[in-house]
Amino acid sequence: MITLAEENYLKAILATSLNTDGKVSTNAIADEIGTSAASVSDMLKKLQDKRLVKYEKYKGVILSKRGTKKAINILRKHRLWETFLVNKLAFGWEEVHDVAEQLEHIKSEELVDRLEAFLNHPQFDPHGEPIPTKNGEIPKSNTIPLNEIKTGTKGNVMGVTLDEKTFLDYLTKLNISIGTEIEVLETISFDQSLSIKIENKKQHISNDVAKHLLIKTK
Amino acid sequence: MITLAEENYLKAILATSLNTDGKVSTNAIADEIGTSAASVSDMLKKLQDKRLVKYEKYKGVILSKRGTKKAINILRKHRLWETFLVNKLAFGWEEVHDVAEQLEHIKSEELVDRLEAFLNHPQFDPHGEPIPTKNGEIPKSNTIPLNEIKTGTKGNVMGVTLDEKTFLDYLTKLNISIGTEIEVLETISFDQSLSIKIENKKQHISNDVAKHLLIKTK
DNA sequence: ATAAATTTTTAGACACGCCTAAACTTTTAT
DNA sequence: ATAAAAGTTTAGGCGTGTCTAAAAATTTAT
Repeated sequence: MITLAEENYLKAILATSLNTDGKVSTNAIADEIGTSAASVSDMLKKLQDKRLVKYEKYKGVILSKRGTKKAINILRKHRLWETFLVNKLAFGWEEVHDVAEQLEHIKSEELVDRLEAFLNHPQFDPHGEPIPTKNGEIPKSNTIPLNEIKTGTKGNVMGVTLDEKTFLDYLTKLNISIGTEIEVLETISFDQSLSIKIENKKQHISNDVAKHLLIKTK
Repeated sequence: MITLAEENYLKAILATSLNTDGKVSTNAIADEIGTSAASVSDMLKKLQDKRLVKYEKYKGVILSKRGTKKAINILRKHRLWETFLVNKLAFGWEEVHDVAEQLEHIKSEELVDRLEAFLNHPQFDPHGEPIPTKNGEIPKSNTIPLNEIKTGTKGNVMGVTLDEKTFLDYLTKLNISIGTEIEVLETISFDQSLSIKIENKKQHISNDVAKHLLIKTK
């Protein structure tokens, strides 16, 4: 049996490895989870014993095949629940993260299957992030981060890659949501910040914001 | 903060006290939860410290006002989730208990409120049991257990008071579900078992089964 | 190449929730 | 009324997951 804490570690390792690619460091996991490096070390040994990760002391960790499968399944549940909360219970996209974080640990394959059907097999969650399928495939979406598109081009926001209330609240303030059309007017070479146009209004955002916005150009 | 184990104890104390009325014994709780009497003793001390129960060594325990409120709220969540699972996800009434037992511990008042609205403020769950309101009132239903109605009278099953798969499966086999009309033909004084008629078919059930069937007579 | 800084692991401790075995209360029976 | 039975609590221990402080390994800088 896999415990709640273990599930959270697997999820954190997956999330971190998606950002960095390759082996994940103890500190990176500690940051992601909000715990001490010592606790992470302890847990990595346990996950190793259960063959959920491949771990070498001082060398970092990666998910095993089994671990990846488990982690992706948790992600799948998280995103299905977020979709339920927004589409069926009318929560705002900035409100659902914490509750989904609890719901993702409910154990019942039947439940997840039925929930998915009830939601009409969505491919993307309310933040535009792909919902892994039952067999662990992650839908691709042909999008690129806003900070990587050419100056002068237009595109639509298809998703965000950060699920944090402060970030999503800021987007709302900027009038950005899924579907919003954005044109990149200028990139400031000093700090890579961007001048953009939304509904004929010029605005200015940092590179840090831009890199979490997924754009589909026309 | 109240832990998951504590919530389960409160629920168990409430359930036990509804059956027996008055103080609840350590063993009764141990049976309900499926743990040892020693563990119950430990936990009762902790619940006492948190003012969730009134407990005297060797004398039994009752829920405090705060404890009652918490326990009823868990029951409310359990029954709302069961309603969701049956009405929205098309689970059978005998399949939902275990999953609801997990879902009842999700912490979010907002979620419960919205779920209730989404389900159209149901008063009874799929087993006919009353769903406590937000302020802790438990709807009454004007029903009596089948083993207490007079021989020769007819009535309809409005609910069951036992949420166990084996019991519910047996009812299905007997062709009993919510709404079913039952006539009591005879009560055997030896063992209090009952001859009943359902859809013109004579059947025989034990008193133990009859007492868990809530009937509304015409 | 070696010292300093950073990262990671180990050691020891603690709260939680559970267990068994033994001791203690209360209830029941003679 | 007292002994036996039943019920309950205490004592001591265990696994999980966390922490801080100290030790060890690795990386970075001079």
